[in-house]
Amino acid sequence: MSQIEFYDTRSREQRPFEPLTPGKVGIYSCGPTVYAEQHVGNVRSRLFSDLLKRFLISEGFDVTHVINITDVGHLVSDADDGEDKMEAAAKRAGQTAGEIAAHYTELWRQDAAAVNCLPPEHNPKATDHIEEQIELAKTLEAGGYLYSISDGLYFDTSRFPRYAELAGLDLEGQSEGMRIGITAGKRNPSDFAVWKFAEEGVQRLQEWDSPWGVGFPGWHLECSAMSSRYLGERFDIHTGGIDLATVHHTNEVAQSECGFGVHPWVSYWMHNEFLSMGGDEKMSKSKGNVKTLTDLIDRGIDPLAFRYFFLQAHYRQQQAFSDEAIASAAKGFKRLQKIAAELEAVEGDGSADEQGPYRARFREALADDLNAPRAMAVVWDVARSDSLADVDRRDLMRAFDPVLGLQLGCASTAVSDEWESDPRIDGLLAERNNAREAKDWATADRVRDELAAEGIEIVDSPEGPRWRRK
RNA sequence: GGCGGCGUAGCCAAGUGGUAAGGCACGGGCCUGCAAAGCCCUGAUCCCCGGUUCAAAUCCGGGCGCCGCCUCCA
Repeated sequence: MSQIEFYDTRSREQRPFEPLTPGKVGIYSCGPTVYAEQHVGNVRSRLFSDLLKRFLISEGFDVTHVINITDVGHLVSDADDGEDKMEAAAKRAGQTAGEIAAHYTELWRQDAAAVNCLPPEHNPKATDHIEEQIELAKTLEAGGYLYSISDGLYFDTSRFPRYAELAGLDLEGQSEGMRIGITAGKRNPSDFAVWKFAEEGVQRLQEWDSPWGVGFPGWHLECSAMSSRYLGERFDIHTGGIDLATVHHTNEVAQSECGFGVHPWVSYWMHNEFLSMGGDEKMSKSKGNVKTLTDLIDRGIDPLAFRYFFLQAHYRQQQAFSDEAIASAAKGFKRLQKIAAELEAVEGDGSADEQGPYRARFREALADDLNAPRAMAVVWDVARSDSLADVDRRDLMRAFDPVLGLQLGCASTAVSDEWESDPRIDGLLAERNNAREAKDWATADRVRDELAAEGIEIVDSPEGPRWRRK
């Protein structure tokens, strides 16, 4: 049995996975900033952390998964100088930041549920952990890592020698280049706000008292504070989108390692690559491109088909998203589901010897840095095998599904809901059938064409004709 | 300017030294009154050039193209 290996961004290599505590794994995943609806790219990140969790559970680990909800402090733009995303969204909608956060948090949870993600053990909100964040800032201040300028309390990144380590940054090269617009008073371009002061005379929707006056926490602080609260001052795996590595995660490391006095703070950094929209096809509603999971659902695509789509590519590879790609995934998923559902009807006991090689190949693919596409190839081998007994195929599908999360073999999602009935259409169908029996092909085909024009597909079968909407 | 990644059949994609997984589409076949649905079969020498090697999609060098990050971003 080969060992589990994961690619770690910090060490830039794939390494055997060894948890800090045998049998247990702590995972912290950077969650959504709840100021807007999440798009399919966000869903990919969510699916990635879920696949990781499901695989580790299948390996027998006791997994604690934490996903944070960012509901304050995430600025719109400009290093540490822009508007708070939550404040901006609230203003636009004429609601409180809390209402905005609650609304989009709920949508995010619905998306996750729709693609069958296991709920996290903890789902903390930044605004519920202001105390912990202030405590951490106090510790950092006592350690001499912070300095205060007009608009906030900043972390002096020159005090942390390993600052550039996680993302392999070349700080000098960066500052010589494109980087412009340094906040006045910052000692180093890479310094970041730990606590922001409320502007004089400006009433924010979200602000709190602190030893440094009224204000709000910097974006990065919440992840350091909340991860330690739920997973301890060191933990096993931290996940997020690849874009977060350079700034957000780099700053988290600085705060945590300096504040907690640990190294390495996180054993494995795992980052998922982006979904690409292909060439000049920017993702935007005005162009009619699909953008959110809801858009997909509105087009009649099963949200689980998006999960299937996700599983077709490796998480560290950019994946091209297009109408054609998601449509082909939906078709493949439907076929697979149908095969699995039919296998559920098989009775009897399988053979461990027969199943062994397939289970091993499946597991090894995932143990190799979560190579889902390779695992899916094994699934299809089983689905289309004519050398395996049906009982064994059934058992294998049942064994694979808890890791894949595709709800294979779940009849209700597969075929049982497929056929519809409606008095008018059923009547037309009967009319066509009568014409067929009379060999009046012209009439029969006319009825079929009429229904097709309504988007209705007739499927003839030994039990008689049935229909469904395309 | 710096950092990172990618370029494999029409599309989505595995594969990092021994001679190209899987899915979708197309085409062909079975079925059908004809179709549809379903089932079966079928396709690539891996962006270009040069090098290393008995052997390279896989290693090295040089190009070309594309993408991400460095400012919020999954």
